[in-house]
Amino acid sequence: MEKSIPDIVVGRLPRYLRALEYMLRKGIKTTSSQELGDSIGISAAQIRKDLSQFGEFGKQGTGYSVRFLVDQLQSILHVNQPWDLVLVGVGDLGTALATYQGFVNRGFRIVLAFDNDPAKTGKIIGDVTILGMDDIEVKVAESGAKIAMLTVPASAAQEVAESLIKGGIRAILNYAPMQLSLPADIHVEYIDPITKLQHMTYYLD
Amino acid sequence: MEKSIPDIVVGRLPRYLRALEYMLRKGIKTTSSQELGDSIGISAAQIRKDLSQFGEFGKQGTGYSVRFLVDQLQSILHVNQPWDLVLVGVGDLGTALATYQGFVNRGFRIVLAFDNDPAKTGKIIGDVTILGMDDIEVKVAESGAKIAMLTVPASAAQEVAESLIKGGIRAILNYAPMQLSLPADIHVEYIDPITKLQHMTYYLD
DNA sequence: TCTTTTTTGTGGTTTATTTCACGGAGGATT
DNA sequence: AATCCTCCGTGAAATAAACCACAAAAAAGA
Repeated sequence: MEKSIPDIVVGRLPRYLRALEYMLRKGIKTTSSQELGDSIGISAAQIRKDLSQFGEFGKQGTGYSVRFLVDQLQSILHVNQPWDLVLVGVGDLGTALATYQGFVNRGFRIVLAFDNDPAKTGKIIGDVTILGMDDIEVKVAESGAKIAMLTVPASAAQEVAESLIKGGIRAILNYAPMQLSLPADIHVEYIDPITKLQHMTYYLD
Repeated sequence: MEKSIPDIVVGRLPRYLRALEYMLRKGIKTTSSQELGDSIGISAAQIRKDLSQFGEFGKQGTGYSVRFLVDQLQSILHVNQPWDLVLVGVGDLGTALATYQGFVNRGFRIVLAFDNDPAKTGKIIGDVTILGMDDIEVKVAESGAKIAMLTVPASAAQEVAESLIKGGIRAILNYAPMQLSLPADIHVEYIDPITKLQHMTYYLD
């Protein structure tokens, strides 16, 4: 029986990957846990311990091959394949996300966009046509997408999330400022700038 | 000597506050650690322990007065006063943030917006006129703002952040997909959807 | 009034996470 | 080829976080 990896460790891997991809673009061939740690503010021991959960990727005396470690982390995180995204809610924020090039550059492609405003349906945003919310479950199921981004008002988020799950969505990136109550096997991450700002104001006078 | 509160505890307070403000709008007068915890997926014991770091806010047998606890948490987080924000980078995302009503409703007001694109300067976005990046330090210092939101390309983020700090900014909400290297007394929070998506794809096939 | 129920705040315990520190492998230097 | 230096992987130790369980307070009910 393999031991499961702590979620907090998994959460650091994308940060390692981001820093390593930056090094790759810079042409840096090799790095050490010390150097990588310095660049992202994490201790070298922590990085070595985290990576050792998945295998032995480094070489004593030399460090890590940047390209090799990028490949390994992409594989571990399952981002060595493209992922389809569903976007629900095409307000200002949804529009910004739909046109953001950062997703497609990193292997995430929006394949469906929904909004319940009839004035918006039919319009094209980014690469997709905005659809109405009718039969959203069926449309999502047909697309085969497993990940959704939710940029609807808080009042609608729970209901929409439940529809998405019926359509086969298994992970939700929730921009609505509210906690979703969903089955344990659905993975939810939250992005709420107010929460982050309030965290910081604690430390300000 | 007073013991300092763990940052992880501080980070949960805005979540408690958000749930409690929701209860307040619903007209709920009283709640318990159990009920609050159920609504946001945190154990009752954890909530009681966290709150006890700051005082005794509840009553045995009854629970917590929602209004009182909201007031207390707002005071602890210093959000019982309005905060001025500086926005740097008025692309799609910056525009979405500038027009988002959620900030002002929660006591955060954008008072300055900057962009280095001459085509944008002079235009009005939300309640403010977009300024060029010249003399950004001076303009920020004159505004007195202590918090900035950074929605510039990753390649510009470090340099801009340093300018902001020279202008008196002490907390930065960074939307650029890169780690900032700044003095320890500057508080930085990160919002990067790619990182969150990659965290979730680990758990997907 | 007396008993039962609810629910807090907290000391103590358990579990999780981070850090330490060292053996040893590999490369560089002389 | 001998020595020095770097830096990984990891068991052990230290620290941090979460959870448990209970006395006591308050309200509700009998």
